[in-house]
Amino acid sequence: MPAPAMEATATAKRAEPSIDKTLGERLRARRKAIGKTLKQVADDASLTVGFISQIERGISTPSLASLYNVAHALESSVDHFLSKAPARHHSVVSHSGKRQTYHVGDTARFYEFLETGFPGAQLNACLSHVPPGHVSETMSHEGEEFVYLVTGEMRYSVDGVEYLLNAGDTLHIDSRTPHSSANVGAETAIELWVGTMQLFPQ
Amino acid sequence: MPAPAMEATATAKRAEPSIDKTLGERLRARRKAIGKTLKQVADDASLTVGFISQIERGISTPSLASLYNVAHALESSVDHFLSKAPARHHSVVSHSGKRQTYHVGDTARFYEFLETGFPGAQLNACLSHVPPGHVSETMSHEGEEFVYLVTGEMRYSVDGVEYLLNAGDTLHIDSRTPHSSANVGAETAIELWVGTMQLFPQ
DNA sequence: CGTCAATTTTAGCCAGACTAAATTATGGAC
DNA sequence: GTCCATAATTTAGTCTGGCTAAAATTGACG
Repeated sequence: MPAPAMEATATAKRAEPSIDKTLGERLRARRKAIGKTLKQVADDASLTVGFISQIERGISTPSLASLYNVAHALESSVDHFLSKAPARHHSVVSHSGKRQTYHVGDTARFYEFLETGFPGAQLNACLSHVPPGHVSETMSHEGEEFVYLVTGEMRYSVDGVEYLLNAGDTLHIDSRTPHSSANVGAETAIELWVGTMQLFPQ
Repeated sequence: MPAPAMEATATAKRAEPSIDKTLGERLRARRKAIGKTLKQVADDASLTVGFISQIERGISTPSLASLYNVAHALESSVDHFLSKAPARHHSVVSHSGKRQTYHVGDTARFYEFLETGFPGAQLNACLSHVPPGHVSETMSHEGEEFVYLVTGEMRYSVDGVEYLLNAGDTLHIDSRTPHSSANVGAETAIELWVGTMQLFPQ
């Protein structure tokens, strides 16, 4: 079937421009951040000045091997340049009591929103206040998450397995596994959530 | 100078085998995890069965564009397959009071070690107990970190800027910026640390 | 055994990964 | 302003590896 193959090529080509442009911009930003010239990076990566220049301007795409070398020359790692980049308000420090709160769905459960500390951050965090008896829906999505139970008593169901957590306990899961939570205590529970996927898409 | 260029090519070639082998293994593992055949992934990625097979076995290397398509066909993302993969003991839940503790350097400061919840996790966490007056060295390294101050009062210096945190406050920084911390309170402080780089290399 | 689907192997094309060299742009000294 | 050195971009071209189509092999099942 030559027709699908032709279409495949077209698809692959279409994906390239935006990938290259973003990748190139990030590589240049990083190079400038560490104060290296094109020549220095090229020498360290064992590639030519011209090629690095073209990569940065999205004109050429490096192979994976070359990208590894460039990332290393930039004192970084490949995944750092290929991750999704949220761009929004940032605050290094977030003080208790002075945070924006959000109600999503249930009015009794609310979240303290913790802004990311710097552009390009991969971690996102929030403090979740869960009233007694509250049960969440079962979720499954990309990323991973870490939960520290600040106060209260919660039960977490992960891929059918149940875990009971008390204050000071932690939970760390691959978010792709179906998971849900329930406040099984008598008081409002507070959980600190830190994860790798974006919160509040707005 | 043709001699350096020749050497450059040799370097680039040497980097390939190990990259491809690891990448291919991860791609195959993911494909099996979601129960897709080579053909299904190939169709979804608009590539051929033979090529996917060769990628998985480290015989061929995809271009970035093709890798994006494959990752998407695997319902995942590129950086997920290119990140550093620690492999060790795992525990979804970590209970307070039943954790291994570590003393690194200072004997008065110790850490509660929180195991990662699953293989391939990118997040690492620990609880740090910092005695009054304790001052850390200034550090700078790859990754990013999120700190939640559980108890006490700490001052954090980040790239020359100082931040005072009380219980319940948070800090989120790019670990490459020079940073240090000091317990400026009268009691032992406990900080929860969640980061993207590996702890305790052992 | 035969059948069929899944995977691997083989042989080959050609475009893009990357080069060397020329040209242009930039910044600093005078 | 000119001059010079360095940094960056452009150009023209090579060649190899990204990727294909098709054949062969493997594995599962009745």
